[in-house]
Amino acid sequence: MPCLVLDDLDSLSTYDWSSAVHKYLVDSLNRCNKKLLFGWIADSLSISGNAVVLQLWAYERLGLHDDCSAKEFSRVRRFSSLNYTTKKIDVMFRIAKTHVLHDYRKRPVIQHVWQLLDYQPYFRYDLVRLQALLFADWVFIPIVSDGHWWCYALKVCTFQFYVIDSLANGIKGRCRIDRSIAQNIQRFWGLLTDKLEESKCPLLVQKANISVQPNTYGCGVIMMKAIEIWDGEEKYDGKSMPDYTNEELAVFRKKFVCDWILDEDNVRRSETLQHFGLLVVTEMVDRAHKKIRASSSTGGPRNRPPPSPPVSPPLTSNELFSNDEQYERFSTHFFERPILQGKYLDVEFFGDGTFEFFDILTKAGLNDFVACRRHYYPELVRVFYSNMRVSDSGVIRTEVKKVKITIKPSLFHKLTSIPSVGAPFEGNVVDDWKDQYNSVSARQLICKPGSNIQGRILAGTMKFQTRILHYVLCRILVPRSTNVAQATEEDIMLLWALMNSVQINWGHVIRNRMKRATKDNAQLPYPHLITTFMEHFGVPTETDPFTQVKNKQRIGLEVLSSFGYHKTHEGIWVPKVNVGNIQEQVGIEQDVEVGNEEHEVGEPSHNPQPTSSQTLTEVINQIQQLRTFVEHRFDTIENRVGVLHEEVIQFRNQLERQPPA
DNA sequence: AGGTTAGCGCGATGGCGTTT
DNA sequence: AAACGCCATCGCGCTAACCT
Repeated sequence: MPCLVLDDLDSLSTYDWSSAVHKYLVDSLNRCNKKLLFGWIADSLSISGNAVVLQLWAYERLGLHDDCSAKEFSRVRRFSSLNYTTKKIDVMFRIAKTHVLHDYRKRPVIQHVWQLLDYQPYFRYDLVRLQALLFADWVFIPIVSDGHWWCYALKVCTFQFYVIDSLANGIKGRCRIDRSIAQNIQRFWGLLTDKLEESKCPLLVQKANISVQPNTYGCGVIMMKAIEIWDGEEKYDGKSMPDYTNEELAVFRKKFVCDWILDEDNVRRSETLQHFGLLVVTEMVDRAHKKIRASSSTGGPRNRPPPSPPVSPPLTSNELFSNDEQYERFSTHFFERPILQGKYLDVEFFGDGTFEFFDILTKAGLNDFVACRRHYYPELVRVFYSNMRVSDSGVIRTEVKKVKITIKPSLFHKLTSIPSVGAPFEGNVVDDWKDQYNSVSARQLICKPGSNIQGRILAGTMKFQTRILHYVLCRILVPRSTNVAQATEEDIMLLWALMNSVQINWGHVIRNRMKRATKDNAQLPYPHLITTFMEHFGVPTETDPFTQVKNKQRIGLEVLSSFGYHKTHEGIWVPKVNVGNIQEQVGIEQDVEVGNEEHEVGEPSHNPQPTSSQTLTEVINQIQQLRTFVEHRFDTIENRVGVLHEEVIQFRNQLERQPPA
């Protein structure tokens, strides 16, 4: 696969994959054919490309079956999730007239064009703001390549661009890097000043007039020193930097290391000082230290030069909070508080009408909420919760960046589309349900027949559809960070209510969950909802770091697969048959019940380990026995599937013969 | 009763050596 | 150089024992 295709990830879905797969496979077959014709093949040959497509094509086009409805070719059955028909494959092969892999070097390069927002994550909002760059005298850009450090300097007022390299011409190919950096800086500045069109003329890279480093390893220190003192003026014997000796550079190096260790933002400062016996830790020191950290950032490497003179006062306390009390509460209780990243339901996958649980969610009016996928602003989520109060009547009051936020239940409903009528459930049986609800019948409703419903209900004992519903419940609707594979009493009640169409005030449930999260050390749920709220109230977020929605947040096929289920080619979800168990069942005639949901996967198998006394012959004999056995079992399974299939067809025919009631 | 944690299994991923 | 296969590693989910 030519990598250029991957340059534009957003457009991957529009790429002509069918042609690509087809072309690749045909090329591979042609290569093999050539080898066969010329007699280059000694004993075996291998093809590359999509073997499944080849098999499907061969199966259908080479007449390996007699009739379209009886697709029982054993290998094809293994790929039961594929939806295939003769017609589709024909079309796929016919429309692939042109291919796109022919000469990818001739295709135009599609690259993501960076916008101002894309640069945002590289600037720590509490250290430097994008707009602040415009008012700087100099902007320094350090760079390392092939183990060599140098930097670039931009004089903001005159827009002059310099390269400061202690190795005269630098590493091999530096000119190319110079051009590339200049081009990028020019575009970035164009975006920053909103004059992208005017920034088209190339930015000239001037070489700073500095001496060559006196050794082979001083580049980093000289670069750091340049960032500290360099201003372009050639005031040191006609050069813009002094000539440093090895001894001077060694002193600088020590000074830098000391500054970094002693920096107030160094999270390991106390640890390091203690290690060298230089610190007596007191609670006050710790606390003062924590507060300073709180005002600054949430970890990660710092990308500014070491401070000397002393650091400027922290910025965030003034911007995020309107008074000391808010700041105090935040720094004591919410600083670095973990955020509970929710999941979202893949509606395309589940919304095909074959999932009962999805219909239940739809009926409850929750499918918009469970499908919601949004970014969030970690620091602002913490501030939101830090200042949040929820009144008895369900009004959320908080303040972020001095913007007051009041969310009444009606507005909550309007912004989130979460149903807000029904019982105000808070973890206990609601009075209205008392006559209908009892724990035993609710547990029976949730669990597979015959399973133990006493005590804890584990995920594995739940019915398939209920289990997905529970997964959605404790990861999206009422998310928690641990124990997600066990149903609590609260879960059982909510599942019961959902499955019996009992109306629940989900707005109330979610507000209650948010309220509970304000207690110490609890993870903060629903971060994406906070984004919606802040948007509505116009909280400025342009300069705040935010998260991207990740693939692993999606609830889709992988989740069902992790449950140990797979889809038959009839479209039914069944537990996977555990091949590892077969070994344990030697000598026991036990039927494999494919398609029976109540069939439980057995205990993990214990593979027989050959002892040192066993001879090689014994081991080989055992392997042969095992092979014969596995082959036999596979045959049995194939036969049984065949019989079952016959029965299903007979049953279907019978049903069709009977007139509808 | 419910939260926490260790251990296990499974599947995805990527590195690396071999083959073509 | 591309393709392939093996294998170590990692993350996630499930279970059961332990803890509060």
